[in-house]
Amino acid sequence: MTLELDAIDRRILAELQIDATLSAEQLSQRVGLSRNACWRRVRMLEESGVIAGRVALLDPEKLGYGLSVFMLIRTSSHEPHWLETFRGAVTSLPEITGIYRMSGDLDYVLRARVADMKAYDRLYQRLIAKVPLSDCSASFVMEEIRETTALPVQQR
Amino acid sequence: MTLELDAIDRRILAELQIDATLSAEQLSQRVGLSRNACWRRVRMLEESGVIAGRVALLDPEKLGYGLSVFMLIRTSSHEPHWLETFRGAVTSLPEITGIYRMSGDLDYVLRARVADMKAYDRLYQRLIAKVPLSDCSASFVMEEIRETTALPVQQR
DNA sequence: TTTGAAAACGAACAGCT
DNA sequence: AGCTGTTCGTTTTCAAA
Repeated sequence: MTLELDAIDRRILAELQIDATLSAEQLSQRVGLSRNACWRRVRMLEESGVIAGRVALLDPEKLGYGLSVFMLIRTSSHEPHWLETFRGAVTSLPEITGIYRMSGDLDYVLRARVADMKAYDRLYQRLIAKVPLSDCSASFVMEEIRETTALPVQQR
Repeated sequence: MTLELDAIDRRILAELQIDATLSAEQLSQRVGLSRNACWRRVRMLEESGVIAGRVALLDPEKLGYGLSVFMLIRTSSHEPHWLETFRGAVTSLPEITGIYRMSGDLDYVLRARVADMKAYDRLYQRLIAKVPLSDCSASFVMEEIRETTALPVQQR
């Protein structure tokens, strides 16, 4: 299942990753194609699943989620029961926007968004009430230098 | 500048965070409002910047970015020159989709997307060629249990 | 001032050349 | 692939509450 995407497809993807509201007309001008040809390519990219969806991105500051946290978790217990409980606990908390099972000596990485330190502490308390964590270290994001959903589709 | 968003605004945001292609008609049915009233709210949310934009999300697997990596960086040198070089280096690499300056003993966290281990190594080599890293540990994502751009706007 | 209906406009989609 | 027509969504206007 190797997809063959040419330079124009990649150009289209690059544009839509930045602004998905572009009309077929606008898009066609940017990539140098007729409106219809362009529209058909977009449709193909959607149907093949390369474009997984279109979402609205919200401003975290304006909604009271100005503090971003990474939680690095090491677990002593690797029994199935603990794992299940852990999964149930983390997935039940919507402030946790990223949940990753890792290789190496780290077991899980969590990414959470909260209002402030106090809100973080509440989240942490709710989490450890649901599942015991033997080793969890939190790091707070001081500055988001980059945060993008865009993949490098146009790579030179 | 405190924004007052009522339950319907939040319902709208919740829907658009999942699917930004919903028409005003569809949206209005889901949130229980007339088409126009709904449309006016969306417009207000856009103008106030609560809705920061609409983007297409692509399938990383289908584009050859199946491996996700977190790089945890500690730096010995905190001189302005090193910092500047570091920023230039990381921001020049588009595979690095997240760049965060942290509090605590971690200095930076990077999130990158690559094809495989070999591609990771190439990225790493390119990075350290641009800026010396005294302490950088990489952790690879084995499983993305959750990865969402959606903020919990509807909280209970 | 806010809400709903409806007209006008523009974009999306399908069929045909 | 391009052209064209029909359908559908968006945006504006207007009238009523």
